[in-house]
Amino acid sequence: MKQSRTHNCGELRLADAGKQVTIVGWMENVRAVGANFAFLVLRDYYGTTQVVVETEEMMSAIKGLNKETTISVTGTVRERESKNAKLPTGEIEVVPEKIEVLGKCRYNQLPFEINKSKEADENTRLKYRFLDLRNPAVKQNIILRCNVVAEIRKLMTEQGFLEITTPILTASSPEGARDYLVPARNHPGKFYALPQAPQQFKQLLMTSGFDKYFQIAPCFRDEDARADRTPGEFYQLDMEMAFATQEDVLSTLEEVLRPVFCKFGKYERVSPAPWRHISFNDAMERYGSDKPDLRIDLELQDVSEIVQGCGFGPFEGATVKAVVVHDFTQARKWIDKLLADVEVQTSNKACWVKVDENGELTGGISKFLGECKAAFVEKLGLKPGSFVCMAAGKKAVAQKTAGVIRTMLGKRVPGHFDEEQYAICWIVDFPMYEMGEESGQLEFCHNPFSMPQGGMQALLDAEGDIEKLLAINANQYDLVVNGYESASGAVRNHDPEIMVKAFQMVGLGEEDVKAKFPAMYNAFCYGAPPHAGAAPGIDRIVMLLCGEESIREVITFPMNKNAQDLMMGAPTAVEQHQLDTVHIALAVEE
RNA sequence: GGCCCGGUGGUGCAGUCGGUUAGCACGCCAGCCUGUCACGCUGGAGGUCGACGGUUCGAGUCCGUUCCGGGUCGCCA
Repeated sequence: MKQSRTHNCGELRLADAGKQVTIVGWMENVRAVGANFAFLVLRDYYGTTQVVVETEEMMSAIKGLNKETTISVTGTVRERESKNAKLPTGEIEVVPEKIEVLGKCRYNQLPFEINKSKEADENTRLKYRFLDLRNPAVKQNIILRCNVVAEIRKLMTEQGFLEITTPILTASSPEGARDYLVPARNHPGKFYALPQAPQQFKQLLMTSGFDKYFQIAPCFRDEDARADRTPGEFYQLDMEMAFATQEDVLSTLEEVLRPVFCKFGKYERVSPAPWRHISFNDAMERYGSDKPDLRIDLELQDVSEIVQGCGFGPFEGATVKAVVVHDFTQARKWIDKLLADVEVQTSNKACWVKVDENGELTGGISKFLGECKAAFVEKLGLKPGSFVCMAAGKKAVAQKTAGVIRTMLGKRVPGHFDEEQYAICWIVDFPMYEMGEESGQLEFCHNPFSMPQGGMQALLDAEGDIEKLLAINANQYDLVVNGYESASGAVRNHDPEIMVKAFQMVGLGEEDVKAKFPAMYNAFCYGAPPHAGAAPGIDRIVMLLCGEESIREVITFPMNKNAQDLMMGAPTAVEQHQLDTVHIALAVEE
């Protein structure tokens, strides 16, 4: 069979002049110059090539064809009379002898212009994702994602990791996010669940003696979306190592992820490894977040004690966190906007005060700070032109609110945000337990799989003492890149007795452990290796590499915020007989 | 579920204090142009301003309700 093409649209150069070629692709544009003369831009995956139409016969061949029609052009490569240095193929053009239509575009008006699709309404883009992806700028993110995944596979494999796939249809997990359920046809009333993560499977693999496991794993969680969180499904580099310590995992990931950031990142600068460790408590204290953006040079300061008794109601008995910016020149309107935005994002109010040219506190809540002014100024190192923004409340609330203030001030006041880099750190020593907001009871802070620091002895020492229990840290760690949680992991609790004891602290017991994690509990009773692992988020890392602010830009066929696939129409109603087959009766109100 | 922002020809946006024919760019159609490359020039078509209700002599603009989208809080072991 004859070749459908001899070259692609990105490869012809001056050296090819004189060659007889066939190229195929989409008609990106036609620029007519005069009645029987036109330039046709042909685009395929590899690039664009100019076809010059200069005969009546060829003009009639393209007459009436809409843009985005696919065609085949056979002709001769010729040196251009006027070259375009901006294009890789800008020195040549193809003079056609034959133009064949392969797939007509039936519409002369597209939902959006291909090369400007990123500016179009997102609904429209998602509905016509196949057109959106024709835009090289959109396609590029997906290509980058493929290359990143290939590189990760290569680096993991080189370090001796085996890629092992784990079940997609599995059992519902009692903890964590909402599950996606799949009715079991042969077991009326019972359901499979899609895995929220291969967590238990990978730990079982460790007990099976696979020393180093990884997987580019799809994970399914039925939770609401965010800009950096796609609804429904996402991908993780799930990995686990037997007989390993926390440091083993961290250094392994540094050897995989740092090269990836260096090779594929939008920014040249990548934090050198080993990456800085910041304890959870330090992160909350200094940055007001367990995922601080270290590109911002501001830090939180504590003024709780200084402002006690100053007469400003919200400060009484509260933790008060301050963020200071010197040489502040923004107007009152700007400050109001800042406070409003903080409130929108945190549901908490912020307050402020400025230092005028005479060194006096002015504006905001300055009138309340009369008596404690000296200590306030000294503690914060204030000088004329300083601006202080504060958040008050329970410790965690004040910290989190001030953390948002820090980020906003850092990004909005010039000179505090060194954007073009990957600032990477490990957040370590997460607390094992926390007090539940609603329940008022002790709860697991992150997940119950982590080994408490100090093991069994730490639990025994703290038993019955809430303060001591809250002070126990887990061998748990997060990777944070530019303010995004990019991986989460832990040294696992592989000891059934310690597991039961850890559960007892939150009012559960052996039966609960067995009920919730039967396979794991059982497996750990047959000689389990100590093991540790982590799970970097592929989508989020690619998003960072691309410099995108929406995770949907790095997913080939993303759902919208409401977990709908506008292109496929999912989710859809199904036929009654399908429901009958899986023993489902609907209880939906019309 | 709460809160914030938005919805104006196919696309992106402007629209002042409520005022007369809703404006601009791109795209589309027609014509002109033999070296364009974000081609250019001339002309044209294309809008019940998300929906419904209200205030008013008069509503894209003000008010209420609602729908849709994005962001965010809750949620995300």
